[in-house]
Amino acid sequence: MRVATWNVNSIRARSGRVVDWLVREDVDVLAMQEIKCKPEQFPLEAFEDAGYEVVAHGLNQWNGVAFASRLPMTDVDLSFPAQPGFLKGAEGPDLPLEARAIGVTIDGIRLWSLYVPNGRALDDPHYAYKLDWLARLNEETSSWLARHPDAPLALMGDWNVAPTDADMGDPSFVPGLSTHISPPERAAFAAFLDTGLTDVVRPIVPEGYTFWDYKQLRFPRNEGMRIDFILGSGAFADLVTDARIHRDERKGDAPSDHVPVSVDLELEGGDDLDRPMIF
DNA sequence: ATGGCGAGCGAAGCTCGA
Repeated sequence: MRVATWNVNSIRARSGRVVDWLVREDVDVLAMQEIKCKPEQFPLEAFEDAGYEVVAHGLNQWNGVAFASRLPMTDVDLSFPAQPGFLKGAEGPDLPLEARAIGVTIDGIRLWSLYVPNGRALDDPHYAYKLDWLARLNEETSSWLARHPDAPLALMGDWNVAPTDADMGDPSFVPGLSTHISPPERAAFAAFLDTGLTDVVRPIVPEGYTFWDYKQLRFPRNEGMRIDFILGSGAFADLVTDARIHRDERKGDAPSDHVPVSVDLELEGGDDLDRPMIF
């Protein structure tokens, strides 16, 4: 089974490219971020004509997450427990949740498509929101894994954190002044590793960015950032046989500023749509 | 000094992203 994550930067502006890529790369499951639309605005037909079911969570033109899958999806969640909300100018609990998380179960594997808040600036309320969001997500993940210690689980998406210096190639991000590289953000990301998740792509693809800003020739100069990750539980990591960062998807007409990241899973027993029977 | 790009909304110029 091939599973991928992609911040598509508006699915309505990108449905052709995304579906073409799914078919061409024989992807079974795609976690999307920044669909930038409500479910009723999602270009369903293009996906269904290609053989994919879609579940989408979007409230307005901002954020929005979704899954497209060739396999049945169950247990759809549109937020994680204790997910923080945000409202401009407001503080405290019970703020409205943004459309930044969707969870599904596919073939016994628990998958999340996550769009971590950007943070904007170190002194912006969005920065505290980002750190809180990551801390709450990690608490929930830890709790879930305690209840399901042997379950395959993956947190996939746009984390808006460059965990190491090698993941930051954009010279406009300055240590001490910029988000994505601040010690608290990196600590919040590293905490997921302490919880028992691992970056299942990095061992297979040790180098490469997943995002390049549209501005200032960032892609031709390869001044990008690695901020899109697939973090898997032990049981998930054991299934991974390959991984890729699809850098070419930043090329050509009307690309997203992010590229897809995919992993291949070897499932026990009943896989597989595409593996030849060998006797 | 400072934007460049691209999207949504809505019909100009904001807001947002990273």
